Amino acid sequence: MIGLGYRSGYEIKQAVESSIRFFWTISQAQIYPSLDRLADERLVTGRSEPSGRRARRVYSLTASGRAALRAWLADGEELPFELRDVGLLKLFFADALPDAEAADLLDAVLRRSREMVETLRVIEPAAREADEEGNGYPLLTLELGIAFHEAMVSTCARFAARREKEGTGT
Amino acid sequence: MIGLGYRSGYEIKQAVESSIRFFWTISQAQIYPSLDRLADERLVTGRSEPSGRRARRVYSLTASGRAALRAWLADGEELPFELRDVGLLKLFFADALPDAEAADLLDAVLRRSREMVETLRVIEPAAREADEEGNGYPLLTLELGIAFHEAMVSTCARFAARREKEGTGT
DNA sequence: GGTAACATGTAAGCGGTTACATGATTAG
DNA sequence: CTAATCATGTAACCGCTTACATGTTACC
Repeated sequence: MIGLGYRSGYEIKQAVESSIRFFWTISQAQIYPSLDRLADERLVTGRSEPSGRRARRVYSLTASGRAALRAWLADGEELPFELRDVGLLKLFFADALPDAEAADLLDAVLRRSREMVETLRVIEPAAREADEEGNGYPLLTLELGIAFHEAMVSTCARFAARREKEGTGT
Repeated sequence: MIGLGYRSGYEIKQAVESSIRFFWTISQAQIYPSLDRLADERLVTGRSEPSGRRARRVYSLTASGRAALRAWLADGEELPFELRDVGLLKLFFADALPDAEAADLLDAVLRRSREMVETLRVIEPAAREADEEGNGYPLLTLELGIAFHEAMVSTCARFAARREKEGTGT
């Protein structure tokens, strides 16, 4: 994030929330110790840059920091897909529930993805701008998020429709 | 899982790996203490059922365990979507990489989803069987996984094609 | 004058993982 | 005979979260 121009801990946290939060999160408490550690390893350098009397510390990547970033991005490590989602977990076990309550759960999962799509569409203009400035991958990951959740929505909707038809039939 | 008929810790672990691992995982070390805790709370009961001289402890849900399961499934808690994926994280920052290496990363993410689709298709017959026996939601979550990864594949492929065309153009 | 946003920090604790450890049984 | 599978257990540790704590500046 520092490499993309986000300078302070506070800014980094905001950038995370408005860009990669679809597939990664960090807590505020995690940021400042991490920045300290990176500075110890000379991967970033920080200097104090208060705005008025308000304390503020801004960081930039060192040459070795940028190299480490590239090395990590291209290290060829396995990328095991690991999703941890209570919504889908509950849905898996929904047969243990009376039909009406299972339908509510399904609906909650569907609405959630619908909302995610809307949220992501809001970020889209910013991502398109970044794309024009030579940063095309944020737009790709955004499109990935949208495609993902649209697939969820249509699959849930199809299932719900099927269930409803069966329900009416009996 | 016990409610679905998986009786021992070992069986539960296997069931997780072959069904919900697309959106949830547990480690082997987590299972036995969890089972102890659930037994303390009278949500499950365990009894020893060795096969020959091989130690084996099987569990079943108590009435209050089944009630607790249903209560949890229908508790109406928010279901915040939280995905944590190194693949997408790396992809987001791929602009920091030379074009060829970025393309490799994209390809790795694409292949990963392609493999996931194949893996999930293998489970499909089992899920269809469960569906016929009145457990339809496992099949839904499976379809969700397939739809999800197919969307990833097509979105990545589209992006790669676009990039390649541009690359040839210059 | 008050709320929201800016900005940084720490202590305590928890959920979960990795790694280690052991032994029985089945299939080739 | 030996590798894979069945089966259970624990110790050490770590990344991360929640909650707490503090002060500044901008805006209505």
